[in-house]
Amino acid sequence: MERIYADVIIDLSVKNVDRAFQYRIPEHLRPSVTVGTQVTVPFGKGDTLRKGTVVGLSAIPSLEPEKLKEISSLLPGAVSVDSQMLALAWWMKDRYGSTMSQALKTVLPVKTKVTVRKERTIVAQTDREELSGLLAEAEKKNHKARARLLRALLENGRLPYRLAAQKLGTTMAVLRPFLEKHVMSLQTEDEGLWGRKPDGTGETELKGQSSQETEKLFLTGEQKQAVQKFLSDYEAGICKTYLLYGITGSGKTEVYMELISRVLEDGKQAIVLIPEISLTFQTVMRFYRRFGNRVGILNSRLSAGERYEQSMRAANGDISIMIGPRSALFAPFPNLGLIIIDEEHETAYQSETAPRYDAREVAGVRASMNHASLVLGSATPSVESFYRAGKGDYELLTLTRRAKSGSRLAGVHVVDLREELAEGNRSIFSRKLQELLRDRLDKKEQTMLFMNRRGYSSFVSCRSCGAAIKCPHCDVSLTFHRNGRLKCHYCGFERPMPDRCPVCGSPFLAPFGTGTQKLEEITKNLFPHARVLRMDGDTTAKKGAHEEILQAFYEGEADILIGTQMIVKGHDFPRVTLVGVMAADLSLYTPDFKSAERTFELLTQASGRAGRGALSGDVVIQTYTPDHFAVSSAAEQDYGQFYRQELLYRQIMKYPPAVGLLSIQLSSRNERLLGEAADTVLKEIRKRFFLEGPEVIGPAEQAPYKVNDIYRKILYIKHENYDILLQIGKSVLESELLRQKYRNVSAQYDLM
DNA sequence: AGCACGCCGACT
DNA sequence: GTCGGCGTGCTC
Repeated sequence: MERIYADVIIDLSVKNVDRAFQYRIPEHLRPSVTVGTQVTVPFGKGDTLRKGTVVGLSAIPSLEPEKLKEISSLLPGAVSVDSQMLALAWWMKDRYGSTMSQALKTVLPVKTKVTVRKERTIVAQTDREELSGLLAEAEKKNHKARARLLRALLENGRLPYRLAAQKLGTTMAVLRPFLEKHVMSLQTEDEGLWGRKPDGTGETELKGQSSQETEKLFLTGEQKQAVQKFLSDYEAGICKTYLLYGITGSGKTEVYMELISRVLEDGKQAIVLIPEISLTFQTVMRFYRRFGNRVGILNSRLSAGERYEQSMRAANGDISIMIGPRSALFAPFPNLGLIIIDEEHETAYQSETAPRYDAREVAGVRASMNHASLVLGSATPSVESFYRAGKGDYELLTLTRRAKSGSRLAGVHVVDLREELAEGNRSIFSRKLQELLRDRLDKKEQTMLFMNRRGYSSFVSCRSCGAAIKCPHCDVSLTFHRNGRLKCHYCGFERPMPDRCPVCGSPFLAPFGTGTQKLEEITKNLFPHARVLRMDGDTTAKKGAHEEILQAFYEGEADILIGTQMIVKGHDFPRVTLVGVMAADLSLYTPDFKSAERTFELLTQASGRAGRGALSGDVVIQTYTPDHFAVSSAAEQDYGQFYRQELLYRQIMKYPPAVGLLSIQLSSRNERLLGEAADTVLKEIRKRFFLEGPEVIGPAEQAPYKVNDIYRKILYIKHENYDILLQIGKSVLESELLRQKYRNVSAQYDLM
């Protein structure tokens, strides 16, 4: 029997249409419609044409054939997802409680309207003098193509990509490796080898003297061992998950590349996930140097069209390695052999939008579907991953020594701020930090100061009644900024500083606490001759500002860089020899069970920033709780010690990974309805899952309770059995009450 | 998401 | 009497 009916998921993210609709396949489309095909179909009363995805084919109609409409066309330029990707989407829908349409959107390469491509332009990064120097050199060495390109650049300052190819009498395919080789002096504007404008830092990094030699040809003993372990499994046809635990500088990337090259030999492909913030030019360049144009890059700067193009290159075999953030996981490789997740502990691997998936988990599923291996790498593995390695779910590979001989770990100084105060120092700079900072200024070396908070002061409060000035839309205090305005860091609301307390009318309002802006001011006062740069969410709001600041700092245009999280992640500054963590405790007492883990990661990472180059470094950690194990084990750079204590804590407190934790978040504009719904959900769970005996906590107001005028409540459910928790989560989303009476209350769940 | 059907209030 | 408010229900 001919399968002339298709089950189609309509491209609408609404609960009520989150199911397949059956359509007849017109004769002329029958050869081309398969499972995974994207089509347009008439839908609803007005037969509006909508996009949809075919998720099944059958020979028999599910209802009277007259009622079935016909597929109207194939989506122009659409790709067919193979059935594995489709299965992955079903799995995601099920696991994360999203609609199928949402799941398909994350899995499918989205074809957007054909955008007019921006002209690719090669721009000379160096000045004319250097450029003519390079030209002379090229001519002397008789590098004809290079000389012509340089001459053209010298004439125009910039050169359209296509024109460059023309001038050189070559094609893009030929030009690409050329540019890679000489990219040290060239930059492409808007769109380059890796997408758009490369990261400023990376660019200069490549100008550095030693960049070419740092490429290691030989592996250290440890690296070899790790590779060997993988290979012996691989050759035996065993595919599993590996946790590559390697300290900073131990050369995880070399290991990744070895594994990739083995998989590539078999005609398979590899995906490398990197957190967006550390997706820098130099990382990408290392892969380019090793694998040439078999590498494809995805990043947030790519337009939808460019992203689509990258996906197509993966699908049709132009590339065999895809590097990118979370979303690169869905590169449509036909024969995937390996997935690597670098910095696996990063929270960036959790999606914030539905389906709120965890890339590590989805990677595991995709890998097993493809009989591929998965490698998770980190210097500070997440507690869950290390726990799994301990249980034997993952194979642990360890790198304990730095690959580059000569580079040393930084000296770590923990300063007890209580003692500082007791001894009369009321400054936010401890004496140790001041002393070392002065020393670095004298030596013309650089310093990074890390402050876990934006703004000038954290909030403004009334000295008479003590009330803090809050955001009218969110349940948080407004943050005082140097321009005299108050800003909400949740919704962006802004207002001028009021003259009087809105609660009691007192004119005595005072900023309280310290943020990055205030730190900048204090630093400038304390070290008037130092050149200070600041980088946080405020200074980098506009596009490209991020790179500019890092670039400026890299080039030595400042002595001190002040910033939030973003300065300690993924960037190497060889001339930074001092890192100051102003208040290590700020991340320690956030009310969630991962605060110690985050603090440890942050401190370890910050410590890793000092002394990356030839110079030795120091780290000063200022804290009110020097004895907290997250602080002390970070200071001692002892992951094992941290892990043991943290796991003990989680076991005692019954937190993941010791037990499963389900959180159900309910939100609504209507506070009363939200309260009722939350109580009802609680009762329902108690009743329906009485026998399983889950531990239910809440409902409680989520902090902050109100964001963008939407109130939020949360319930926590603990149980040893993961599947039961998943059942509970799903039963809540599917419950009649939430669909009917509480239809204005939305719900989502998260299972750890 | 859209669109229709439907049952109440103030208008050409 | 009718026009239109948006609550409710359905879409192969």
